Amino acid sequence: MKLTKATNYALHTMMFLAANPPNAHIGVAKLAEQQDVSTTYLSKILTKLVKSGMVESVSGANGGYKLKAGWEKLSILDVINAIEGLTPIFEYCHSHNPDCLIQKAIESAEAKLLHELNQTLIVDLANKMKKTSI
Amino acid sequence: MKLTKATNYALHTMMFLAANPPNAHIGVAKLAEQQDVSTTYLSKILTKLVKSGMVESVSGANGGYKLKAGWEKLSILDVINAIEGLTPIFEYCHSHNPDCLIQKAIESAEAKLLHELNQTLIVDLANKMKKTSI
DNA sequence: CTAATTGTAGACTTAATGTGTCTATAATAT
DNA sequence: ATATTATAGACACATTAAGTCTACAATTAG
Repeated sequence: MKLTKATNYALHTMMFLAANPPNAHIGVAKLAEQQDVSTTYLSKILTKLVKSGMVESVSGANGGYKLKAGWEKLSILDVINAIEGLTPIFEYCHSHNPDCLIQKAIESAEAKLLHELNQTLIVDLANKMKKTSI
Repeated sequence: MKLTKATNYALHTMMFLAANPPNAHIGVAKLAEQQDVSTTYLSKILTKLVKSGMVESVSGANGGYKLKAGWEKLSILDVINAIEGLTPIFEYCHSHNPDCLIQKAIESAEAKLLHELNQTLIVDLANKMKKTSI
């Protein structure tokens, strides 16, 4: 697990899409403006979300992005993995000694982290946000 | 929390020192050889361990490093923090919105990770390793 | 059909940082 | 004194995140 600014943009983008009326498309220009990031950079991130099957895109006038059916099951971890890929936080022992106890201890702790992030659903956060702000 | 190769070297160094007879000093040359890393680079890491109060150093012939009294209470997290400092894995919202729910969810998950790493003591791993290898 | 709108793709640049080297200096034992 | 060992800091290299730019494909409006 790894976290970069790109994932931050991705997570907030998912929130904005979840807050939008379903079946309404929203363009990258608006999404970028809300997050104070360039449209070109956010485009690359959105394309990853599309390719991972979480978001749908439509070209042309009045096109844009919307969440794909079934998105209510998506967790924070799903979004992170879509952007960053599956990268362990600690991977320096594998070549030297695959049974390294340090490695195992850290992997076990990381598993707890992943479990937590996988239980936090986008839809739950989005619902909470409706009562406050993003 | 962040993890780099430097922390990997630090953790393994702590293990080697723990495996050594107490009150015996071991030089950076030997520690570096065991981990296949340069002495100069490992020196910098050892200096951080000394400054954080986990390790003692003695200059001169037959000098070297040994664990400082009380080391049995040290956890994996203590070593990580000594090398990396206290760095949250996610810190992109603070300026924009300190109440960001995404931020809070990730911080909460990270807390679980830190708790686990703080409960894993160096001495426990070292004892286990005596029965296997490092 | 044409033109405007919107997403996709990829090369490229820049900035930050982890990793490591090199040299000089300080401290200690023989 | 001299050899040994740790400390300090400047320096260089490699990787990668972050962001820009340009060209192209897809779709809608008129």
